[in-house]
Amino acid sequence: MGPLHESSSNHLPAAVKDPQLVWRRRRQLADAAVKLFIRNGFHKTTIRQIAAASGLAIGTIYDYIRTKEDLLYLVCQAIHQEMHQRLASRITRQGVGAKDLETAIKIYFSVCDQMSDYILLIYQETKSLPPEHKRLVMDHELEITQVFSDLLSRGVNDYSIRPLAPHQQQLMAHNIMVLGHMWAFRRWALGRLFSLEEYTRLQVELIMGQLI
Amino acid sequence: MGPLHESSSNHLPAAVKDPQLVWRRRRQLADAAVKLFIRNGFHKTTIRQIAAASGLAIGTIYDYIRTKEDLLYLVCQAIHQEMHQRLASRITRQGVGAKDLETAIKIYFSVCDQMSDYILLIYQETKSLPPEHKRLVMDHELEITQVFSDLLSRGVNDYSIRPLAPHQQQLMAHNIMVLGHMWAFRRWALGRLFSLEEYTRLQVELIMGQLI
DNA sequence: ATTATCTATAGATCTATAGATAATGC
DNA sequence: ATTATCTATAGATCTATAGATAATGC
Repeated sequence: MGPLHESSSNHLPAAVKDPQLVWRRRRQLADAAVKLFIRNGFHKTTIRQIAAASGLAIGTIYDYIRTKEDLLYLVCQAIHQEMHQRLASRITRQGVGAKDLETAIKIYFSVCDQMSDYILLIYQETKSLPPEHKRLVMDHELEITQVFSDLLSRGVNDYSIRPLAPHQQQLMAHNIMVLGHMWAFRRWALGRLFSLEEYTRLQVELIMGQLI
Repeated sequence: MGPLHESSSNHLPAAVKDPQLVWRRRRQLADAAVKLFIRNGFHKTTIRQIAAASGLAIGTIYDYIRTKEDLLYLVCQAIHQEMHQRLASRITRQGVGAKDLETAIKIYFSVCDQMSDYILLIYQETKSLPPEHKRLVMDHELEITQVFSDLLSRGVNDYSIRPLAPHQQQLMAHNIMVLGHMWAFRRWALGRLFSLEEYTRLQVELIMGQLI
């Protein structure tokens, strides 16, 4: 087909015109690719395998992406989006700040548990993205971190959380993020010591202890 | 040359007999490989590049390893060894438990700072090791974690740290490990907020607050 | 005519090995 | 004779593209 045009979504050019079709095919590709990337890693996964798993021909794939790295970016994007959505859709912002934060952490840890393979993939393969796309993935990571930062603000404002300097607040938000990821990337050790419930209870206890 | 014999060190067979030579050449290979792996990633680094950087011919390399993955294992081993040694050689076990732990954490964070490229490499490429070697890398990770677990024990025994259930103690040790790594793998965000010194001060404050 | 899809393959690698060569010690 | 090292390459891939084919709408 013709050259790729800087038209459409996902920060990626496509040769196909119909935006809805682009969207559908890219989801189809990402769904097939993510499974293969998780099982075999990005570099050991071939375009042929992705073609077979997605049901699209090799040539067709290259009407929707320019390079294999573009496909990795689609996958990272989909993971962060799913992660963000599962978190945002389940947290509450009604009650006492400290309590809402505690609930949010519990929900977040359970999402990390369910999505641990995906989290691992992000940790392992983000480095293979071209710089601009790596940057966009980091931006999305910060957006999720901001969810916790906002909850901390609310708690400080309604006095259910002790006063925090802006730096302290940001650090706490990052710590919460990483303690969730930790359950994913250190499961080989933590899984022998704790169930998800025990892990969550202990970590929430430690975190809330720092905030009250 | 002939086949490889299950003789020597590093859990890896070599075709060369002289154990001292094996040791020297493998160090030479690991030193060359680690730089390339950090810069270009494991999969994008070729044996040819490692040959050029190490000064050994391609054929010679294969008298010291069986596969490229063996080389990755040598690199991971060297990193953990360096890490463990830098930590163990600088911590003290003389004074009050809580104070020794605090000092150890500060030393550990500074080692994480100096070795962040190496820590990142372990996070990103351990997955490419064959299962037995992956297991050995995890074992070494646990050995370092044990350093903190031991320091916690000492502090609990001399009453400078509050009583901790065994599970709590192990979790704290893992948390300390991960908060150090976090400075490496989240530097892109944390480095904009904190210097290493500020980061260390705030995290030590939070951790010690949980222990007293 | 235009859009989307497919088949076939060019062109570029890359790992690991075979077998020759050089160096060392009996 | 044995040990260590080197050169040259077999054999196996893999990504991305060129150009043909099928489907859709004027």
